[in-house]
Formats: sequence, C-alpha cells, structure tokens
Amino acid sequence: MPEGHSIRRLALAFSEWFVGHACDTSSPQGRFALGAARLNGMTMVDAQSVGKHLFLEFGSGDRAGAETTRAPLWLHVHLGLYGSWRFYGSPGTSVTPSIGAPRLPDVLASDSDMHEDAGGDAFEMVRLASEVGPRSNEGIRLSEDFGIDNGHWSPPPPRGAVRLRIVTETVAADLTGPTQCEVLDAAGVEVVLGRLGPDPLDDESPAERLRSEFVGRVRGSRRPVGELVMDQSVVAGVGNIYRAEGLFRGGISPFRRGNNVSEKRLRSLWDDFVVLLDDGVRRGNIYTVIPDWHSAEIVVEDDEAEKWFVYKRDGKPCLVCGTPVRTRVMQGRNLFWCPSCQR
DNA sequence: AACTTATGACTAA
DNA sequence: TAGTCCTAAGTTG
Repeated sequence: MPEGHSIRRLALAFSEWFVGHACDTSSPQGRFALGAARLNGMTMVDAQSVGKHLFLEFGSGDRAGAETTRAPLWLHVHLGLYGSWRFYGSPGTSVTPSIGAPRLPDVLASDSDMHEDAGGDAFEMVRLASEVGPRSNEGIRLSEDFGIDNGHWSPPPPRGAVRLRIVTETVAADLTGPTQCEVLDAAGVEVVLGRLGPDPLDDESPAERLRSEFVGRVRGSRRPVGELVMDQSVVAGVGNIYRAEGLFRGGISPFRRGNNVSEKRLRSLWDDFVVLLDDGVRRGNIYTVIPDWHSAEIVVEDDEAEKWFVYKRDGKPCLVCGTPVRTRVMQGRNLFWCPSCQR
C-alpha cells in the first residue's frame, strides 16, 4: 500500500483526528523512546505528505502549565516496504483501522465489510469508495477499539512491535515497521524535501511547473525510464505499482532511455500519474483498469474485474493485446510490462 | 519451525 | 548488483 496515495491519506487522517489536540507519545517497543519523549505533551499542529514522506508538525500545547514556548518539531516518518499505522478511537469516534503495509488483519476485515456494504461486488466496492469525494477520508471504513482505564478512554495494548504510539483524549495511532522515524527541526525538514522531485499530489504548486520539472528530469538522463520513475528525485510518490501501470498506460517501454522518450509522451505520463495518484487517494487503493482509460477495447479474461494491467500479471495475457505480460528485476524490484503495447 | 514475500531505499563493492 | 534494515502474514514441511 505505501506509495504516495497512502501517505496522503495518512496526512488527511492525522489532519482530521489529531491536529489541534495535545498528544501523549510513547514507544512501546522502545526503539523510539528518546524521540517520543521529545514530542510528548506537544500539540499536533499540522500534517502533510510529500511523496512517500509523512510530516507531523508539533507545537507548544495549550495545556495548563505549558507556559514555556517550545520550538516546533516535526515527526518525519517513511513507511518503507512494510511499515503501517493502525488507528483506534474512543466509542463514537470514527477512525480508519489501518493504513500501510498490506494484509494486516484490519485491512482484510475492512475490505470484506466494504464488500458487504456494496452488495458483495468487488467492482462496486471500488466505485463506491471513489465517490466519496476528492482527497477526503469521508466514507472510509470505521472501526472502534478501546479499553477503559480509570473511567476514561485508552487504546488497547499495542499489537506487535509498535515503534511509536500517539494518543489524544479520543484517538490513538500506532506505528510499526517504518524505515524512517525521526524528530526534525525546520532545517531538517528542508533537507528531506530538497531531495524530492515533483509530487503528482502537490496541489499548491502550479501544475505546469511540476510537469515540466518531471519532463526535464527524465529527458536529462540516459537511464531507463523504468528506473527514473522509481527515483524519488524525479517524481516523488511513485512506487512499483504506479511505475508498471503508468508506463503501461502510456505505452512506454520501461527500457527506453529517458532522453529518448518524447516530451509529449512524458507530459502525458505525468498527467496520468496525477490522475492515478489522485484516484488512489480517493479509493485508498491502486486500481488502474478503469473503463475510461482510453478507447482501446479492454479484454477481461474472466469474470473477476482486473485491478491492474500488468503488475503481478506475469505470464498472463495482456488485457489489451493478449501478449503474455513479462517480468524482470529492475532497480531491485519486480518490473512488469507488455512487450507489445509498450514501445 | 523455517522459509518466502511485500506497494522502499540505503550502502558497499 | 548484492546485502542490509524495518515487520507480519502466508506457505511449506
């Protein structure tokens, strides 16, 4: 799950449920004890995502007794391949169960629940999720889990290796398995941001500036475009699924060198990344086989609606031309492509 | 119980 | 390119 769309959903979740609230922070696992102690008692004042990076800003609380002004601090989290956040809410509070690594029990539970809500049809489930509105957490699955401690709410004991737990009076978040989890000052945040290229989910910068920056960075390199779109300094937030699917939808061979892909195709590829990531934020899932993709007839081999054109479809017929989808490791990750559709 | 896999990214060679 | 780190679930024996 954790490509750019998931991290944006996390930022939205924290904005909705934690920002404006004093936070108790701890490290049940112990590996982030010092960092958690630095943030403890501060108020979360902002939540942002850039690419696959999450930044939670903490400022001085308005708690009684907190009279000394503390300089703002940022919690910087990168989930890596299998990090995830799990959320809990007090009775009556609506929070999403978890966001991050796939196949957590809560994720499976929420999937099957959505299934029922949508009448047991997988495609319907996705359509419903996409209708909740742009870049919003409205309508996502809700869960309640809690313990009662001395009359007031508290989250249940941590499950697994919880690096960081953030608790407010009504909600809690547990972080497990991040590849990065650190406390930064403003200068530290700038260092991280300085390494990142344009983010398709960036809705504050002018679209044309982002697009031309992406095109310029790709065209300025002789590396294969399949490597370039996984490079976070070329485009921030694209991961292995968006790489495979974006290049397929653009008809671009992942082996073509960046400087050898036309400006026109790269501009379209950028625009498609924007569509795809934006859609991912709304669905909470990557789903690239959508009927309005383009005019080509989409052949579906069985009754089950396909989620992806090529990702993890090694050896299966291409949904557009029937040629077997191929796979090969590129950038240390499994790359999937259609040798016929992508040139 | 051991092994494999994962939507990431770094370092050493 | 190979090895490393973070974790949990599924598969195999």
